[in-house]
Amino acid sequence: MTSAHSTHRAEDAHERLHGGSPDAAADAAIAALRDHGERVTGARRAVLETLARTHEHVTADQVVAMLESSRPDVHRATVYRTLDLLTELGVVSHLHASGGATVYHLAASPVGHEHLHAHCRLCGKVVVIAADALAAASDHVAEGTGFRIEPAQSTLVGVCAECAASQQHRSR
Amino acid sequence: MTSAHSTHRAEDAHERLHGGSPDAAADAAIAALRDHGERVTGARRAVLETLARTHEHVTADQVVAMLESSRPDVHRATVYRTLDLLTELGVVSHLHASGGATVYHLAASPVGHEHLHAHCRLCGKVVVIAADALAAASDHVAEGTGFRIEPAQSTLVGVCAECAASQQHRSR
DNA sequence: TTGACTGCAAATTGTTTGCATCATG
DNA sequence: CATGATGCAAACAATTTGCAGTCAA
Repeated sequence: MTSAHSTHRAEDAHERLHGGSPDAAADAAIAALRDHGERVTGARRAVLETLARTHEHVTADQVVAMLESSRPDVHRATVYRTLDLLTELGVVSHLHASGGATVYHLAASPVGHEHLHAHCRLCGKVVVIAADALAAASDHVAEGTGFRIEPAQSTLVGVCAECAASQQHRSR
Repeated sequence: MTSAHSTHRAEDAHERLHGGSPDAAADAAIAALRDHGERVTGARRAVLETLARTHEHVTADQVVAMLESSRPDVHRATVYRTLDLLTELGVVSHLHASGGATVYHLAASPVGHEHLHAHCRLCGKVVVIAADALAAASDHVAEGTGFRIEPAQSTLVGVCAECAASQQHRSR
């Protein structure tokens, strides 16, 4: 078992939301790597741990920045390659934010607490939604077309509560 | 009323799927422009007509290319700006394809025949799904969080029937 | 040992922006 | 006529790729 003495920050809320410790999440992802016959390298472990510890959605460059202190040697290109691989394995999910940058995050916590995102078309804000919101739609589509929707990988688009209320278009 | 003598190609199937003539679709979009107090310019009309006539998902550059013959003067930058504006108005929807390029398309036909997309995480294929597949989920989320999901703007991610069947991972 | 992975730096490619000019409302 | 839209070209930024050296299995 992994030690439980992690250095807690002020992100208990998120921790609770995701329902697992960073270490456990990273371990699960690493196991996935092994399962798929991929090598478990220091760089990959580092990227994975960074994602596991981050309760936000981060860009590739942000991952590089966060790794700057502990692993200055992990190169930008490697982070992109790793993120790409992890996405293919389904361990990581990404979405394209407003600013043109791609943000990544673990698709699910070890406990299987998946979530999906809703992206406000007007203000760019990203809202987290329980994955089961798409459960019904997922089944429906699977039966009709054979396409297997993965809620944790999907990003819904629309207008958030605030923007809908204030109709604050003019934001271009 | 607009004339109904459009020059049909070999895309009747798509025409049927979308449920309207290109002209009508473009007209509806132009009306939307006026409604929002935006100017109706030649360039905007051209971009809109291109989208209306195209039953595929096109990148900004492809729009420029398609305009090359009829409107060589419409500049790349203008196409981007127009696409951006139309997206804000909700008339156009975009999704980020595998190759890193953004593909655009009209969000709905004049008749209101909306559709949404499912993007295969493995082969990159885009499948069209009826918008009502998300109706239930949309309502559910709206009640819970106030976020108004717009199916026509959303892109679901998952694995298509073929990829799921052949488990043809190794595509990196 | 061996081939996959990584670091590096340069190359791509998609998208944006400042500005002078032109056309819409 | 005034303001917002356009064309142009240069600037940007995110992501990728070829290679040679290194490390996991």
